[in-house]
Formats: sequence, structure tokens, C-alpha cells
Amino acid sequence: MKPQAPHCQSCQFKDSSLFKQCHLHELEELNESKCFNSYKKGQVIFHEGNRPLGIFCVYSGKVKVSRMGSDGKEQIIRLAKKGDTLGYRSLIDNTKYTASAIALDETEVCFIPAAEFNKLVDENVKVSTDLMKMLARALGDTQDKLIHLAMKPVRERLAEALLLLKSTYQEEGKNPFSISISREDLSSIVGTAKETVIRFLSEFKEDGIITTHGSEITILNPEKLVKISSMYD
Amino acid sequence: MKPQAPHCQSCQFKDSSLFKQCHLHELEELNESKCFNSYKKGQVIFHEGNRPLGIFCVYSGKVKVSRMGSDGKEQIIRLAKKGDTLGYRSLIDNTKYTASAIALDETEVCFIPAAEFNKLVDENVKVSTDLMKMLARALGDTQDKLIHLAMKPVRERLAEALLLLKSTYQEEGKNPFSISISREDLSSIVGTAKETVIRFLSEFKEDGIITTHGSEITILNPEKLVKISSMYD
DNA sequence: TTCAAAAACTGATAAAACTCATATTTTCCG
DNA sequence: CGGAAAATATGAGTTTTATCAGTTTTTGAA
Repeated sequence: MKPQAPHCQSCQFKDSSLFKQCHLHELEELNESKCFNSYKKGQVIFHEGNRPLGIFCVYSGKVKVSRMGSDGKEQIIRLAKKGDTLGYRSLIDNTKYTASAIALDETEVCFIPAAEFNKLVDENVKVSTDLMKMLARALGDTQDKLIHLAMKPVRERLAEALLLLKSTYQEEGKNPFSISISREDLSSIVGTAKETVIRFLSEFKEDGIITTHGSEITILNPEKLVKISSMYD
Repeated sequence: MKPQAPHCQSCQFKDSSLFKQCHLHELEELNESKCFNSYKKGQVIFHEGNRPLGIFCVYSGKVKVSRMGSDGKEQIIRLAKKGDTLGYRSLIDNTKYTASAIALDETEVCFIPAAEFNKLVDENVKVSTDLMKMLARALGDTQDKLIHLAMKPVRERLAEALLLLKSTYQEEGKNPFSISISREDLSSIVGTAKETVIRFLSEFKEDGIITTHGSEITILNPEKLVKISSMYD
């Protein structure tokens, strides 16, 4: 039997999530309206083109947010981890999802219906202020990605992507950092072909920066990756 | 003598700007604290790395928001026109500007100090809601740019850039659309080298899609550009 | 444990875009 | 108006990255 999500009032993320500034009675109501779900690796949490019906809070696992090109090529826009909020942009902008969210691991997510989310945002200024800052930060991050995609060659972007994975998913005290990720997904983060990613990974291996065992990548020397990623900054 | 900005209460954009939902007394206060400025072509409105002290409302002219790479290559993140708001992301996120705003034409801008802006956002929920939507839209737009940069070849991105210029800057009834823009700036929108832009522009000219006179580009056949830009959508 | 499918890897070649060099045109300042 | 500086335009050659084809390794289920 899988562990169910705890009550919102005792959630691991109650002091760090978007709802960290909620009152107890708000958390109580949130808890009543939320809906807990599990997703296996590869399962779709929400799909490009659909109408958003609420937002998602990741409780455990890893999620990619990505868009599919007509040629079947995928571009990953964001990586989400436990504690992160998903799908809020479309809801606020009142548009269909422009990207899909897909579990990269066994992932647990709470769904919060639009009505409840909107109520909370309307009634609690602190929540709406935090939401605004979250949007501003996301915009800044996306602009950074845009700039790097435009200005940096693949080798540097790959180094950066590995550092992003590390900074996003490294658990406290787990050193060195390891992650299991397909070369396909990695290439969709970097914005290049998977063969190109593989070639540069081989180079990084030769330089002792990483090691791999199957799809598992271990980062031995993050400092070198920092150097590579900011070669021309 | 240059025309000064009118009072905020009679501003051309009082019903379409970020402040469209303000009360009269709020517009009055806004008017008191605002500061009107003119910029010649090429002049910097705010500069990458500086701390934001307020936000900017474009009253007339054209503005590019761009970041400079260490190799001197520029990437344009956004094009702003009259009625647009500039510099709000950094202010909300409480970070230094990550890009610069530069006048592309003779441009007039109102500066609104951070204190006044924050007060308005805090006191008027409608303003903060609109601001939130503006951020959400900007995030969506930037994600689109990212996807296109990753997935579309230069020819398609150039077609898209020309359509962006048209949809942003075409004045009511002025047909066909013409704009004076350096190949350098155009390449900084597309994210490519200026020679590459020039080559594809020549191709578009041969196909009768555009004509040029010096740096002036006239779009004769926007439909063909739409087709080219979405070749693989 | 075995075996088949999937994924990682490697090599060869092709395509896209960049750089550099240079010619031509436009701009604009005196 | 003339001429220098700047910008546009074009060509050749190189670099980067993508594509395709094939081999090896890993993975996961029977």
C-alpha cells in the first residue's frame, strides 16, 4: 500500500510551497478540495492543448514540462521537483496548456481545482504576491534559457544542463550527484540531437568530469562543468 | 519645443495600459510621481546589471530589450511599443536588470518610481491582477520564443520575426507595412548572424515577399511569411 | 538466466549556419 | 553636393551540428 498524501497542514512543503503564507483555515480548505494522485514514469500529468482545470503541486518525484514539435522532436522547458507548483501559467493566462507535464520517475502530485486556487489568490494577498514573484522568477529563468540557447554552443549548454539537474535534484548530503536520465531527455533539455549529447558526454568522461553506468550519470567534477558552461560569460 | 506628456488622466493609454483599472485619484497620484523623458535612437533607457528604481511606460517610439554576450553578440528578448510597460520583471523579482532597454527610434517614456508602483499594486487588486496576467503572458511568449529557437531553422524564424515586427509596429491603415531596421538588430531578434539574415532576406526579395530600400523593409506578402514561419507546425 | 527490445554509443556524411574577405550601396555630415 | 563612414550585400571556405546507418551495451520480462 502506497503512503497517501498527508493533510496539507502537516505537509512537508507547507512552509516552502506557494501556500506557505496560508492561514490554518485556508490550509484546511485546501486540504478538503485537493486531490492526490500517483503517476508512473512516462505518464502524463497534463497535456499540451488541454484546458487547465487547476494547478498541481509535486509531492514527490521528478517532472519534465515540455513541448512536442510536429517532427516529433521534444523541447523541455522546465524540470520540476517535489515542492514545485505546475500548470499555474496557463490558468492565470486563461489559455490552453502550451506544454505537457510528464513524470520522469514515480511521482506523486496534488491537484488543486481552479476555483479553490483562484479563491485563495483572491483572498490572501500574500499568496498572490508570492505567485507574482514565482511568475517573475520563472520569466527570468526562461529568458536565461533563451539567451543561452541563442549564444552558447552545445558543449556549454550540456555542461549547464548537467549542473541544472544537479542543483534541482541533488538530495542533501548525497555526494557525488547521480541521476538516471535518458540521452533523449538530456538532448531535449539542451536543445540538440541525442547523438550530439552522447558525443560530448563521452568527452566529459574522458576528461574525468563524469562517469556513466547505462543511463545513470554521475557528476565527479561540477567545478569543471561550471567552467565549461560559462566559458564565454 | 517637444510636446510634453499629457496628464495621466488624459493619457492616450489610460484605458489600455497596466493602469487602465486605476481610480481617478490613483491616476492623479501617478501623474504627480511620474517623470517624463525622451530618448534618441540608440540611447539606453535602463542598463543590464543596474538596480531597478521603478518601471517605464512607453509613450511613443520603439524599444528593444536585449542582452549582450561577452563576445559582443546581442540577443533581443522583447520589442516594446507605445503603451507597453518595461522593467517590471526585475522590480518584482527584486533583482538587477538582466537586460538593457534601448530606443530604436526617437522614444518618449514615463518613469514611475518603485514606491509609487508598489503602492498601486498593493492597494489596487485589479492592477495586481492585471500585472499578474501580464507576467503570465510574457512568460508564455518567452517560452514560445525558446521553443522556436530550438526547433525552427533560421529561414522560418526570420519569417516569424518579420511578422512580429509587423504585428507589433504596424499602424492602423498603413499598408503595406514598412519598417526601418538594421540587419544587425534583425539578426539579434532571430538569433543568428547578420550575413545569414541578409541572405534569406535576398531570397524573400526574389520571391516577391518583401522589398528593401536601404535598411527599410516592406512586407508585400505577409501570408507567404505565415506559411514559411509555420512550415513545420 | 536468457533473450529480445530498447537504449547507448560510434562513425561517416550531409546540411546548416558562421566567419572572413571584399564589393557595393546607403547614409549623413561638413 | 561631395566624400568618408557605415551598412548592405555577396562569395568562399570552415565549423558546428544533424542525420543516417550500424554496433555494442543495457534493461527488463519471461
